[in-house]
Amino acid sequence: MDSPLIKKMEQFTSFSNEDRALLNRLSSERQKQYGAREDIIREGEHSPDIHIVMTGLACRYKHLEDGTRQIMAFLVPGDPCDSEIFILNQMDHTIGTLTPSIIASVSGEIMKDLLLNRPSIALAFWWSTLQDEGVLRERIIDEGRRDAYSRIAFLIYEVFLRMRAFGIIDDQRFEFPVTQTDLADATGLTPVHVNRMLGRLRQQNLIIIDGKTWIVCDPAGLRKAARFESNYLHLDRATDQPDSETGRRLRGLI
Amino acid sequence: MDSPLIKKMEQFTSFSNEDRALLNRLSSERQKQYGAREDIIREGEHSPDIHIVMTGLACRYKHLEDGTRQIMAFLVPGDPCDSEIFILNQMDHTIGTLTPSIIASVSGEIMKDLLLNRPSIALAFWWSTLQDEGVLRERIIDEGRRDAYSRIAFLIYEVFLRMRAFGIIDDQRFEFPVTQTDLADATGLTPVHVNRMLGRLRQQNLIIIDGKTWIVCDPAGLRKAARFESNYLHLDRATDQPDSETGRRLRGLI
DNA sequence: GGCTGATATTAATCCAGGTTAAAGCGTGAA
DNA sequence: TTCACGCTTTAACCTGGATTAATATCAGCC
Repeated sequence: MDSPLIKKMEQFTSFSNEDRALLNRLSSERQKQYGAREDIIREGEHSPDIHIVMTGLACRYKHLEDGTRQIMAFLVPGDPCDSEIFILNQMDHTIGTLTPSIIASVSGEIMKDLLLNRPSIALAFWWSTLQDEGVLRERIIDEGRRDAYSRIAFLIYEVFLRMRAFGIIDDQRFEFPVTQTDLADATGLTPVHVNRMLGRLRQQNLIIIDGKTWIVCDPAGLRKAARFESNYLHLDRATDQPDSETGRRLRGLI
Repeated sequence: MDSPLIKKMEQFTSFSNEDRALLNRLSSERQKQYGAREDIIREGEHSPDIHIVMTGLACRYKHLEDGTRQIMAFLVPGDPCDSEIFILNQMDHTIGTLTPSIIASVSGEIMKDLLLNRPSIALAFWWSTLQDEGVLRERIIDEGRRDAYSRIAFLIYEVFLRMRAFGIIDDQRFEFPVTQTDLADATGLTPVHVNRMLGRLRQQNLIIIDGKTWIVCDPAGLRKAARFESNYLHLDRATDQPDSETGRRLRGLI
């Protein structure tokens, strides 16, 4: 069974058996179970290891002086949390779990060595980093130009899509155990207004929220509400290949 | 005379003479003069080359369906515009100049080769990419949690700092020939409101705008208005070294 | 069962920033 | 010198989302 890391990276590339075995071994050697809402690495800290989400849901966030919190990205299985740490001296934000999660640790020294000496692994991490950048840029547009309604719709659609791309889900139903306060922290809105917008999305029959289970009943409608355009995810290599797994999973969604 | 690219990268690392000569040669071989407000590479396009700003001022932006524009980052001399292009198939945003600029082209194939085979160059580009990511994350916080006044102050302070770090300027005066509409596109505000906020910053004697020349008369005050924290720029390696050029230039500012 | 604390919902009020429009100002072309 | 065009400034008014607060719902626990 391949590690989530490999499943993620293979959206973009394909590894030799040797690389695959290496990455599988590295990401399974040291794993740790975290509870919900625990920090994995904090702003200002350095770590000799990099961390990768294996199961669960985590996020990048920052606490501001005024007590508010900004969630900058959600991390799903396969996502590296802090591949910057082997280069930069310290984290400029915190990584924390939202739900109980299993997180793998890989030595930064080993990572660095792989990135400098294993071209196909280096390329995969470059792609992942550049995709992250694309997601960040899209979020800037999101906050700068979309209204609250589209913003919430966008966030839900993006998480839905990434879970589909990764193969965590195969239909329209997924576990997304976040509070409305979390969504507010991620969108820059207030919890009260998030609630109003979720109400509207439900009223339009775009989504159903049943506790921690979310259902996107009308993906096309949600996508429209979100004003979603997909090229920033750079999944084209995956979806262009007619026989690709990821392509099949995302058919009609991007 | 070192290429701006090297000056930028040496904020983080130091190159061997051989690497330095190589980068100098590559970035001087093919240069092109652009006028103000010309596109260098557009969303959706692919290019065999990557581009680097040598002089002038450029930005990353995206035009949205509704006719608005979002500027996602300003690019100053030394900044690579599109190091993603040698990995990703197409740009997910446009790069364009704001002022007349000289842009260098470097073959993507050569870049790729350097990144996979020259560790110190690869590390420098990793650092640059990760710094860009930090800047993007900071902008998300900016838009999510700062009010219009801080946002404008922040933008000005960041550009000021990057120009100082790079050595384009040595005092408080810099050329920043953008219109208030550009600033609105960069902050997600309206031009009218940008104007109001600039008025306030002037009233507080934090800045003076004299045509295309901007003067930060009170860096500490502007920094405070911006609620600026600097760790996301990851200039610590540069500023920690007591004899560093960059350190000297940024003394008291970060 | 009833108690407690966290979350979701709803409503009433307020304000930062948007919208629209009109008036200044500067520069360069004719 | 005048005109035209693009940018800046100011003012009047409006609205999306914030704020505050009260109420409802639910899960875990005694």
